[in-house]
Amino acid sequence: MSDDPAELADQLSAVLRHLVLLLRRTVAGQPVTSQQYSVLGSLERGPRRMTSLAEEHAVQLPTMTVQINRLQDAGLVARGSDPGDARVRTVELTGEGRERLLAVRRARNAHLERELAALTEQERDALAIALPALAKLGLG
Amino acid sequence: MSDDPAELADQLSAVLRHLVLLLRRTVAGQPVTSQQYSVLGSLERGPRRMTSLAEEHAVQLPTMTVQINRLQDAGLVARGSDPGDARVRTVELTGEGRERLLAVRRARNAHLERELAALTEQERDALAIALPALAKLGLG
DNA sequence: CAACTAACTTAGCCTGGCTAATATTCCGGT
DNA sequence: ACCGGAATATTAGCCAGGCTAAGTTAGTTG
Repeated sequence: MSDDPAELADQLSAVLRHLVLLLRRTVAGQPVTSQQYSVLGSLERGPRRMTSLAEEHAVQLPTMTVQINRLQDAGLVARGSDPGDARVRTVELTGEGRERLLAVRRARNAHLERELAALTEQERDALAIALPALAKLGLG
Repeated sequence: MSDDPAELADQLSAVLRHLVLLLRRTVAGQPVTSQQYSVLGSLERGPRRMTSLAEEHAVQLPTMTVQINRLQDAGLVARGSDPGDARVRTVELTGEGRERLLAVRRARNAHLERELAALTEQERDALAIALPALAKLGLG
């Protein structure tokens, strides 16, 4: 248990690389991809504009356009217009989209919960304590 | 700070989604991609066979073939043959590949170290303690 | 030696990124 | 009133990186 940032960086980097793989395969075979699920989640509290979605997901606008196109083709979101500014397109969940979001969330959480349940209580505590620090990374 | 696995799952899932984004952009603009760096790292201790690399990186063989092709085109790895079994191809670092690996590792670690240095000592401790638990996730 | 199995590669498809180029629409200054 | 620049999106074309299916070559076994 060293305080050396270099060593910590090494270990953290290895663990995160592994978790990225895990997250990717966790959703394999589910009705929406990881990115699509993530975007649907952004729409849960109401309509959003394209730029806002692109920023939140740290993606260029054209990338978000393509994602939304696919979600729209799948009937999970609908495009609308801003009454005050004809340039902006709004995006919102359809009823089906909301259902799908909840279903996928249930499946994902059930999966993670199973893995967490396999840990000891001490390990879960350690994760809970470290979460805020983990969340802080990358904000600089 | 709840012990409820469901709540922990929710929060952890959100944080990890964010970190995935972070890792992706951290390597943007570097001379090798995240996957290539990862593969180069596997070769650090000597030649490996294709199947072994594919397994370690949780990827199908054809995917690894393509990765190695690119690394070979870039002059970072070289293919060889197993004297005992003509079916297997071995892969090893070239001198340039080893140099590149070390350079990228320095850059990546410097980046993560800067971020870790921005945390408090308590936060770094929390991360260090939670690392083993984090690493355990997804092994089931 | 024929048939099966193992190790790779090739081909073709998908998602998900990016930049550059193209509408549209809005806004500000003359 | 209008012209030019800024803002919002989309389209087109490229690349990385994943997958499956099919093909090739080499060992293994009955």
